[in-house]
Amino acid sequence: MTDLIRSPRMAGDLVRKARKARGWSQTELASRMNVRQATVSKLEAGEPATRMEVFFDALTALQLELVVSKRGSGADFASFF
Amino acid sequence: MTDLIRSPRMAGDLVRKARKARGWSQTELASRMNVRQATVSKLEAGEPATRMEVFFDALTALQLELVVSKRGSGADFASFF
DNA sequence: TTGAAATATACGCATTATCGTATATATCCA
DNA sequence: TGGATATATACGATAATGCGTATATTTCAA
Repeated sequence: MTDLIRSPRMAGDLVRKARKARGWSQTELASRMNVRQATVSKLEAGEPATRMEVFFDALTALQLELVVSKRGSGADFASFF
Repeated sequence: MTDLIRSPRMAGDLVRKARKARGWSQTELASRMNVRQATVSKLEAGEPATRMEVFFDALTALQLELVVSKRGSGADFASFF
């Protein structure tokens, strides 16, 4: 398992996994992001039209960041969740 | 310089840098993403309300992907552009 | 199994992206 | 410096977000 993201769907899965790893409910994460629980729900569902801002606010709340990598570089980073 | 992303603004900068590294115009990238040149322009400008889908379509066209990292993990990957 | 907590949806509203089509600017090279 | 290429903006139309407020549903533990 790697924490590699290539689509809104994968982004949603990652957010959900990280949120649960912290024992937070969607409501808890939503309040830290200053958005509604419903917004977190859609983000995690991988809604493609989600605003980038929402995604990055989630990463910030979860203390995560993204590193760009060449696709297929084989750089398989193991999950830290 | 690291290719680390924490916001729509940084995402836009990254896309622009990667696009230029390939010698593509916004129009060229846009056609590969099936969006308008104006959409690429806004994405690169860091418009926070840009759809996540647009961002990921750009990464795909640019053959890039994202790796999640703990913020401040000091994992400073050098830019490959 | 039951009941609470968590998550998915819903409705009206305001806002804004993106589209299609165009054009004003800005950038860069011959 | 002139011209071509590239990028930023514009306008009306359409569509979908996220908000506030609520409520179905699903999940899970006592």
